[in-house]
Amino acid sequence: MFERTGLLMNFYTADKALSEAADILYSLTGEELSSMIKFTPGDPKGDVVLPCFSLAKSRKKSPGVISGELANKVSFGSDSLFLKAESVGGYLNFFLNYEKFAEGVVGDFLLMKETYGSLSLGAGKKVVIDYSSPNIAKPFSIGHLRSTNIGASLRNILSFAGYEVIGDNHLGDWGTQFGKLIYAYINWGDREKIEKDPIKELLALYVKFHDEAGLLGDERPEKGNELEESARGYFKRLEEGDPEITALWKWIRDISLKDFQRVYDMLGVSFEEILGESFYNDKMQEIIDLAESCGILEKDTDGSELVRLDKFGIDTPLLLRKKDGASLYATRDLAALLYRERRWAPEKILYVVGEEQRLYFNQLFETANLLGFKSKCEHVSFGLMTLPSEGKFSTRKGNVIFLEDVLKEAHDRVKAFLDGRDLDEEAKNNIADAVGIGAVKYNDLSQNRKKTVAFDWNKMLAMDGNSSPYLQYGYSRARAILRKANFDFSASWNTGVDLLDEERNLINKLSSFHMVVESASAQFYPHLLATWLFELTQIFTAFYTNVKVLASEEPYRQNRLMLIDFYSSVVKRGLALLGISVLEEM
RNA sequence: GCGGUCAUAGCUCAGUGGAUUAGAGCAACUGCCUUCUAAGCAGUGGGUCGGGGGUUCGAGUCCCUCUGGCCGCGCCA
Repeated sequence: MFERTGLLMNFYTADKALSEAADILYSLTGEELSSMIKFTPGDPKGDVVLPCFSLAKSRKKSPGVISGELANKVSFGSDSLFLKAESVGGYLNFFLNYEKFAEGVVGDFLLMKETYGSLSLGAGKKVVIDYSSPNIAKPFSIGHLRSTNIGASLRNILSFAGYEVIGDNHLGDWGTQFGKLIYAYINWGDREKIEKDPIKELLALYVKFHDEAGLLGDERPEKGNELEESARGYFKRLEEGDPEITALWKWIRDISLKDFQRVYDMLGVSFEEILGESFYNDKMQEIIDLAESCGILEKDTDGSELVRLDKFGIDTPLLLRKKDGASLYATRDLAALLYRERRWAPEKILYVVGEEQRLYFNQLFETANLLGFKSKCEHVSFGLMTLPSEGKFSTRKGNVIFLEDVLKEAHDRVKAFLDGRDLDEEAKNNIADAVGIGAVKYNDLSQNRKKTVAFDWNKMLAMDGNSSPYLQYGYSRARAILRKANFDFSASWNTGVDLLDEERNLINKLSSFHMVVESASAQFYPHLLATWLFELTQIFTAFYTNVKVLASEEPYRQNRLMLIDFYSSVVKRGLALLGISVLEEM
């Protein structure tokens, strides 16, 4: 399973004494054993444990008897990874032979260096990740942070796990919203003002439209609102290629895109492709035709066309064409799916989109099935970010927090923190960027994506405790030692040297890097990695505090420096997977 | 109304296929900078894991139910 890294796992499967005993007594293979065994660092009863409870049922013996029998049968030689095994109430506890273990884990790092922890899990498999996907002409708000962050991080993690990843920014640059905007621009717009501050002016127009149309209240007005009708009319004209409307659309798209790029640059987020919805305008008829030929397209009495999904337990049909013939979100998504299949034939397509669109994606995926698409699609959902006072953000109402403003605020707060430090301006700005933006990202990525998040300045910009600065600080401290020691990065590990608890803990944790990469990439949960990195750094910091490395004697000194190099390399890589950069000094 | 999702310490959250004594961070309190960066470390207090049933030798974790929050439910994306 872990081909090159994960030596620890290999040791488990390869440990002869244990697998022989398990084979003789219970016909268990090494692989089965290695999947049952668990790491319990810090537990005085053992370093590794094999719970025998699941065996109890199939083997019809009590867990205690099984662990006892195994403990009696197994005897470890001097070359084994384990020293001894003890049976405690259904658990078989193992004590590691740390000399061997450390040699193996560090040896693995020396072999792999900066690729330590990478997997070949996804070798030969392609994954398309659809993330960020902001709407053109609307501000890049704090609400887009989650999709952008989570998606970008999954792109890195999956790539590290061996997948070929295509990050695709599916820009919302098509649809009725443009009809609204064009209506607003024609009636109330001022080109010069827009060129000066595009996003804010366009937002003002967008809000004015909804205000004039009476759409700002919680109650939706009765159907057939005049303004909305004319907005749909403008979109229809856009879709039909009306040159005047198209020129207007293109202008709005270009100036917005430039604005977005600024934010992406600040975030350090990039994509393999930026194919907006408009890209699929000439590819939608094929979807309609396909749906028709599959016999699933139904014409409603008012002329709209839809797919019914009742038999899948979804009583809301999926609309593919409006009554005026214009396309919808779903039409374009299906066209995008077809395009992606043809171009990349991906194993999987991930849609990093808010939880509130669950129903929609269920509809979309069922329809895609009916149309015969092969890719496995998955909605990687996340909870909404809300405002503590007003609840949901609403672009229509104009109560948005610009992501750019949050990032600037983050920068400024760090800068203020650095006040009085003996650093030049450039150094301060570098630190403020890495730490400020890192804090914002980490705050988002360190919790389970499914939870809703209430926007909170202080929490988002936290600088201590479980936060990005804490991790970056750990890295900087580690690097400071290596610098002062003039550490030879090609040095080798001294075997036969006894280890302190602090060193063992660090080795324990570092040995499990690939495991967290695996679970984060399998479940699309960046927070597993974030949490692990925090725990790793806590362990490193304890080591840092208690063990004076520069002052220690050889051969301890060289081994300790090597562990520091190991730690800093892993934390640097781990943070990079979260899209967070490190600093040599802070 | 129907469907989805969440509920763990005062606050914000971890808790990976059930398994040895439920963990962090923040906040509060007590200590620690002449020794590799105090954005740090050590310690103290703080939890009937929303309520109630069930499955199991064993449930924060699985099932049912109730309560509460958030989200969604055809021409928006």
